[in-house]
Amino acid sequence: MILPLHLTISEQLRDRILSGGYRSGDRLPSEHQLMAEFAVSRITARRAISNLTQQGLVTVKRGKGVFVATQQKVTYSLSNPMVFLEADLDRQGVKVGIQTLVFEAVAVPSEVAAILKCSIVYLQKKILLFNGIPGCVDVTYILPKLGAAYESELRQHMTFTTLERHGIEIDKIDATISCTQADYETSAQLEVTLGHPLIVYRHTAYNQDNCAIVHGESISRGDRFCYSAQIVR
Amino acid sequence: MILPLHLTISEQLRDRILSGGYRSGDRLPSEHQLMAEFAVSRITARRAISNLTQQGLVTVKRGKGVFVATQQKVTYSLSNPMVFLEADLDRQGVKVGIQTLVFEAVAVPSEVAAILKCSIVYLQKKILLFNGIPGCVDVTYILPKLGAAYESELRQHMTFTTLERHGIEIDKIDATISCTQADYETSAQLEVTLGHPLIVYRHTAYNQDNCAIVHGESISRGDRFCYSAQIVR
DNA sequence: AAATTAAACTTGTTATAACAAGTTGAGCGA
DNA sequence: TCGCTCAACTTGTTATAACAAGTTTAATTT
Repeated sequence: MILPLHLTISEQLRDRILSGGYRSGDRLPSEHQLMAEFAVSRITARRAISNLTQQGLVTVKRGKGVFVATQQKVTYSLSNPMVFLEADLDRQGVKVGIQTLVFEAVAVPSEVAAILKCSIVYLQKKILLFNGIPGCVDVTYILPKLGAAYESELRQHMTFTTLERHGIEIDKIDATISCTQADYETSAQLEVTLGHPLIVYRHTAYNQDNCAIVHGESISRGDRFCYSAQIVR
Repeated sequence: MILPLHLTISEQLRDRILSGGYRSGDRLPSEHQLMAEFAVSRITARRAISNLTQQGLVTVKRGKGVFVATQQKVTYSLSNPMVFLEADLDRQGVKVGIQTLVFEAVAVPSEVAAILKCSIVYLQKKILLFNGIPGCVDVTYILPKLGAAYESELRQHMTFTTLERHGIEIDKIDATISCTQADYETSAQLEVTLGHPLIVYRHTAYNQDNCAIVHGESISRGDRFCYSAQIVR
């Protein structure tokens, strides 16, 4: 089985990373050094680096070099109050900041109409900062009564933290978790490369009357976050 | 804000795809046609295509062309019997096939030792085929007593289907869901490109005595599968 | 000594070129 | 008609080349 040059090189570099030859945060050889070491053209050396980037093993910084990526994920726990809270992340040593991009009443989009039985809803788009670094883009639709009542608080805190604080109890959440790849807009917001893996948490929250009150989608950096759940019979 | 050529081209093609100009399964212009249409070199045209590939919008087939990817994901439901079963997928029109690569007793690996209180465990590696197409790589560690007793059945059916059929009830599952990118080996097994997004379901199952009996990791194609759960207070 | 400048790095973009290899269909021959 | 071959497509790999644009360091100037 013969492999293309770029793959044999990237596999070799991969071995060095996984075996500990290059450690987390270390700089890899520069393109020129790789060209010399493996006697290949720059295009091939760059392709090898690109292969590693795509596997999430390294990150590239223009003008500086190629560095071994550090893994270690922050966990969103779904079981606690059914959604993650600031306090939950604080325990993992993470301070959450919220940067609200949009908060406005809008006509309910067609995808959401079947879920939230309303013609007008509040739409909030926000970026979550974790220790100051953007890690999640969140789009939430919320019933107009709630959105209007708690706007100032919703702008600065997590949706469910705010609702719980005002005695609005969530009884059930329908959730799906999937993954996707960053498009240009999202890649700019999360400061990642195009195609960066993202983990998507799409949820609908219901109150005690089984009435949907919140529907949203949280898109987080896949290299930094994961979801945990405890499922009991 | 000026963008590199390859990005302006890929964004333009992206618009055509999302707006329905090119529909699911359609062939995009060939590299030569893109070179002519946008008056760029082949390397730039290829980079534009690569941008779309990384966003999961198109798939490339050598010798044939570039085609708009079809989305539509199969859902693993976590709430039913806490793990997905063949019957569950059958309802979605998917026939599951199992191709066992490894089934053997091994010394318990260090990562698993803290979970399964055993020195020897059965290790099963399998590829799950969905309507004949590989979609998931699964690595499962199972208590030796269970592995030995049900080997022939475990080789051909889902782990939990087999256990349930023999009256072994799962009381609790600790699960985490994360995403990652295909390395070379996985990309070959799942027939995807290097770096393809993957969704990882890592779980530990406990019986009525709160004793861990199964620990495993399912790595599925992120473009084809998602997980759903219903979380109730 | 401090500030500025320039040189020497780094990665990013883009062009031209050639050959390899998978796919398809037209045309030829049996 | 059937089957084969070959030409004309397609994408994949690799080299050479040039310039752009961040980053760092050393030299120069103030």
